[in-house]
Amino acid sequence: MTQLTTKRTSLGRPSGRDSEKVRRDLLESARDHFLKRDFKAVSLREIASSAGVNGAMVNYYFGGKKGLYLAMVDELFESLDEKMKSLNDSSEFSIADFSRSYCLLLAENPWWPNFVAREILFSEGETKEEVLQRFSKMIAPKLLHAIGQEVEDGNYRKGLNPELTLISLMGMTIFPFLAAPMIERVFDMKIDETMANKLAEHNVALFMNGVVNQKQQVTGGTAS
Amino acid sequence: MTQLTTKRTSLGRPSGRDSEKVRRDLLESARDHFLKRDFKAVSLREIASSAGVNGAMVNYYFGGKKGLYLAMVDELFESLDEKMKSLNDSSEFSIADFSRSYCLLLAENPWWPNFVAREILFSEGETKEEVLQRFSKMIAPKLLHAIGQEVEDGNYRKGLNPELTLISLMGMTIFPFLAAPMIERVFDMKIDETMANKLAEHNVALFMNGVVNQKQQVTGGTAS
DNA sequence: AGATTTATTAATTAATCGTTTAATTAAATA
DNA sequence: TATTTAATTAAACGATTAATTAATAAATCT
Repeated sequence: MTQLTTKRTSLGRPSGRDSEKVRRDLLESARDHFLKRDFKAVSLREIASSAGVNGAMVNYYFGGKKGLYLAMVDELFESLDEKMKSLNDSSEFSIADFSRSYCLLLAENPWWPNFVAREILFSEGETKEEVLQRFSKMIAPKLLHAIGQEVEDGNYRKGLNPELTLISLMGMTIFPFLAAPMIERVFDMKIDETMANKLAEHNVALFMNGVVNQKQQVTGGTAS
Repeated sequence: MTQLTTKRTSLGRPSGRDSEKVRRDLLESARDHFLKRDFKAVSLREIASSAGVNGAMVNYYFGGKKGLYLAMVDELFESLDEKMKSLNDSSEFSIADFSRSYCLLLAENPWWPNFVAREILFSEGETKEEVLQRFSKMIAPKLLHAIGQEVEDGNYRKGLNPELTLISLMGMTIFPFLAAPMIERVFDMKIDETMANKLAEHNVALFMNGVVNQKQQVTGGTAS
């Protein structure tokens, strides 16, 4: 018989197997596991088993668990970089535009904030450093520059600190996705694409004009 | 002479030791470790060693690692419950007031959002459910009611959804503390109590009036 | 005083982890 | 065809983990 399906427990080099595919399978399996659980919590054998190969292959292809992990992170950030780039290509962009687009990007990739949060907040050692660097260099400078520009142009109210404003905007944008499990429970809603659209518009409106009903000119109760 | 023992590894029950103190020491050590690192990442021996006792004591007092962990969680939430209660006791409160107080509460307990996030994002099984429930029931309803009231009173602009507004406010408030490691790096600032004060005022101002420079905006007490 | 209970540690156990090695076989090369 | 190289697995290794056990001694009780 020829090899119809991959023969299970055969020792030695299998016949007609694409080694590049094994590589990709391992990466994919690693992503599936690492996006859901911690580095420590995922075992090498688990990943390899999901990819249908022996655990030793991780060492063979990636030099170890950490190597596989970093390769996966690289791949992740590349794909994100592309998406971010296409997002920024609209040459004239306002903060509001960005917030809107970013919100949709998050809706498409709900794993992102979770992963980054996990990496930055709880991971130890080099992985944390690397992820932190790549993440911060990807978004913050552009946003900071953009917001600085708008302040310079006099579009923004006096008394607002550009940096703090940016942090608040990030919080408004990212938090709903980060805390999705809680929010979906507490408010009985699903953070899907439709909701992301709603959120984006709502955030922009809130960010621009605040909550106070201008006609009333009420700022009462909050003066300190 | 027989009394003088250079024997440091004293087996058996030590003399004049308060067992309740050992319990508390273990809990404290567990908190110190678990708030910084993952459940899996922290070893039993590590905790016990920090508390100055043998690892077996964890089993003796708490039935195991998980038992100690859950006991610690319980303790944490009790202390939080108290703090939240005292915070809510100010009978007439506006959203802005709450945001401000909450911000300071976070500054005093920077471990809180991290811990909750970790629990919600990565914990598996029962702990996640419990933490989620306790957390969500602790804050959200009151805030939601308060914000609904203000909308009803016509203080807030039309077109703003109370729930989404609340989510945004939570994001603005919590995110800076949650993402402190990243923010401190990217913006070269320290999220301490001073910064928390600044943040609180800034958030309130932004939340109330937004960023747009309106011609004749009479802002409240946050003008600097 | 003697027996029992309580508190503690060292030593052991069983599991699991990432990694390494050796065996094995297909594919490539000479 | 004969030899080497590449790819794969099973098995073993060493480290580390939580948990258990046995030894031990202070405290407490009778």
